[in-house]
Amino acid sequence: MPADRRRRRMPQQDRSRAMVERIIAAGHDVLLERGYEGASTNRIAQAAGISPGSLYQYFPDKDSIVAEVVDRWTDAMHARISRVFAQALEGPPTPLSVRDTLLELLDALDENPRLLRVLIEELPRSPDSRLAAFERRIDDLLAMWLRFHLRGRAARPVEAVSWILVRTVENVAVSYVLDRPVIDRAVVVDELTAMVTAYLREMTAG
Amino acid sequence: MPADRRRRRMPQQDRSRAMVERIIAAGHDVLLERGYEGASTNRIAQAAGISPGSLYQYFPDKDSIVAEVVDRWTDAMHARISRVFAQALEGPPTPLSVRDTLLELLDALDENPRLLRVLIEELPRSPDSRLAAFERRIDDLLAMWLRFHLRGRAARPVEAVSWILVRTVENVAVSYVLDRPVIDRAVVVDELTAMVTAYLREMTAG
Amino acid sequence: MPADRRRRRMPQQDRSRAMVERIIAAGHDVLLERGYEGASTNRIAQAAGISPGSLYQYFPDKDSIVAEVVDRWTDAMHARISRVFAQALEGPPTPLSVRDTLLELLDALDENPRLLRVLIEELPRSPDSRLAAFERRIDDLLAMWLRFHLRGRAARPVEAVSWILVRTVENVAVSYVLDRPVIDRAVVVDELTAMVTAYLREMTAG
Amino acid sequence: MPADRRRRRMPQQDRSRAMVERIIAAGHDVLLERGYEGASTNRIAQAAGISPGSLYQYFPDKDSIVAEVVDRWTDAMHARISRVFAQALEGPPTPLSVRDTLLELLDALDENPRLLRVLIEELPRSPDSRLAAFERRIDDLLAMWLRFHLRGRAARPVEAVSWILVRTVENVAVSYVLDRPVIDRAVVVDELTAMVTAYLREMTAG
DNA sequence: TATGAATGAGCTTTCATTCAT
DNA sequence: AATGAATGAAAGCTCATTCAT
Repeated sequence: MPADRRRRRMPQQDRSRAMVERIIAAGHDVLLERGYEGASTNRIAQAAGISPGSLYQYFPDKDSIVAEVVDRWTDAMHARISRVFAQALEGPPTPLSVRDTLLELLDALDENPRLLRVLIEELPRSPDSRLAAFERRIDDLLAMWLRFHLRGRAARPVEAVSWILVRTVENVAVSYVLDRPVIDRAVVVDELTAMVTAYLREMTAG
Repeated sequence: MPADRRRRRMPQQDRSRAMVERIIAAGHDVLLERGYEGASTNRIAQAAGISPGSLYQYFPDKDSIVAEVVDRWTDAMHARISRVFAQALEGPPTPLSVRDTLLELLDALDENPRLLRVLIEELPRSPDSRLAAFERRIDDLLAMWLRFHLRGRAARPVEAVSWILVRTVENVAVSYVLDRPVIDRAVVVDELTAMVTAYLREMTAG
Repeated sequence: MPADRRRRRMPQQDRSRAMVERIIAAGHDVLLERGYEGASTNRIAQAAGISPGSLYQYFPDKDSIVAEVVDRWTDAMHARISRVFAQALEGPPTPLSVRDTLLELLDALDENPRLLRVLIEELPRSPDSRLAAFERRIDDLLAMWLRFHLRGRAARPVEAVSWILVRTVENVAVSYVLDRPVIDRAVVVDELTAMVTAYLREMTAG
Repeated sequence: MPADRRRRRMPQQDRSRAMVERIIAAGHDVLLERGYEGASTNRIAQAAGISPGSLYQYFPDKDSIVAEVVDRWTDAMHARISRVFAQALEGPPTPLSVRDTLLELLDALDENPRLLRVLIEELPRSPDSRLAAFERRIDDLLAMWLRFHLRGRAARPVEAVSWILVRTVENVAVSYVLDRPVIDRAVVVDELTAMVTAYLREMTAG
């Protein structure tokens, strides 16, 4: 009877939630170990310790699992990035604060390059993908930051500026992690900082 | 006799060449219509009006066909871009010339957005892919341009600057074409121009 | 409830076992009717009344099915042969007991000449094939028999003798069944008996 | 014109003959290097330096090429074996002459074990195959030998005896070359000699 | 709810053979 | 006689998804 109670302890929703998490974790692992091509539903189910049929109780199809894995990653990334933005919000935008932000981003991306590679190189993207949604969230974050610091003095459309800056920094950082060019990490950060700073200066000056 | 000559005109290499072209064209079409996932060798063969077996007389495997389609696209892109660079080489780097270059790039990418989407979003990339090779070709082009214009005055590592600028502009332009943000095209070009110009100015000043 | 129990009786292992048997039987049939070349996995699946995909749930590849068919045959053969050896062990080796053994072997091989033909003529053999393993099992059987009857008096290496005798008798018997020479069956048995007997006599005498 | 004459020197039949030989040689090489599975007509044509289409001018299908390769091998084997028989015909059948014959056979088979393996293990045999025809030729040879030496005294059916002896010795010798058992070569020859000799003695005595 | 056996269309690739030139 | 491009059926095998239990 205590066994029964314990089993019933976790209500339906929680059980379901836990199951979803387990599947996502399994998807993450399989994606990491075998890439997108090798990530078959059967393999994910096996990694999750459930039957392939059960998978479809929680996810409508394979891609929705992958999407959820991407979401977890973007959530973690967003948390890190917004923390940096929060810090940056405290002082004025200086080359140093820009540099810190970039460094943090690079560190974040470099934490799991293998997953990053799968996410960026192997996953079929699409405008309504989770990755695109993530970019938009960062757009908002940066727009907020810009509005906060350039309040009134912004001679330029903040949305467009954010949009451009996000895609700029994102691709430079991702490419650096994945393509490993023969350029020193510090140099990349320096140059990117220089470019962004020059642009921001121009914005307030203009 | 002229008929004979004309018929014999395409004896071997030309016939073979024509076949290769037909297959690439078919690959291009199928890629466009059914995406990478749907681009099966049988489908490409059918689109080319040949048998699946014939395909393998001209290409060793499926990916080599796709790679060739990509190569065609990158070659065309490279031709356009290098033409702009050649023009830009004639005068000093001004906001106007930067702007023209960006405009041309955007136009080039915008010419076949559906193919661009397949190439960027669906194709499995990798550091040794044709797309990556293309980026490196543009790196070289830009590095040359920078060396030409900043000769002596460059306070910064030209290779790193090229690498960053290429990835910056590429992603901004591609994202603009594929994600169609609610930002005016002119604004994107303006801002990108501003950023790049500010950075270049900084380079010579620093 | 008995119905339920009966239905549940074959829960997993038994169902699986039955499926394996069905596939092996289908493999056997297809092998018989279409030969090794015509025994495609799709054909075997169809003969088993299942889908090609199901086949691979029970067998890793085509050859493993064929191997299993061979194993069934060799197991049956081994059972018959070892039964004869057991009988022969009871008395001393006489021309009559040798003759009985040979007759039994010939009968066994002659039971399914079509399958024998496929196994011997069409299957790609190799030193590590099931057929080779079977021969080695008979080697052991005969060596045991020889050691039992010639204990002490064997002037010859028992292993080598077994090895030679097995290959001798095997090929003569198989060739007789498959090539159907215009020689009377009794004559073949007589001569083979004579040869083996003479050799055995020589052994103890030598 | 001398050129013309030279070209015409080799009449049609000879040219054709030479072509056939070239194809057979190519078939032999490909069989050796890639096995029966890998011996595609295209590969044989390429090895012969001709087009696949030309192959079919000289051979009706793939198997006829293979059959011809087998024939060449059996012809060479037959030549060697009949030479030994001719020598043996000079004196009476002694253990020594039997032994010599067996040794020669083993040597002959051991000369090209890789080809032997392909011929024996990979080729689909059949009662009307060239290998079977070869065996019959050896049957005749041995029958002749037996008739010569046992003339009058043969208490046994010579055809049956030949048939059995040929299949016995063939399989023992082939198995020894291909399976490489851990038995000394001399021991195998000794035992086989003993068996055959005992049998032959029995024949004349009986 | 969970299972996992079953599905079957579809994949890439090969190859004996043909036939227009 | 010779070519070699072209064929197209067929192979072994995978995998997202379903469904009877």
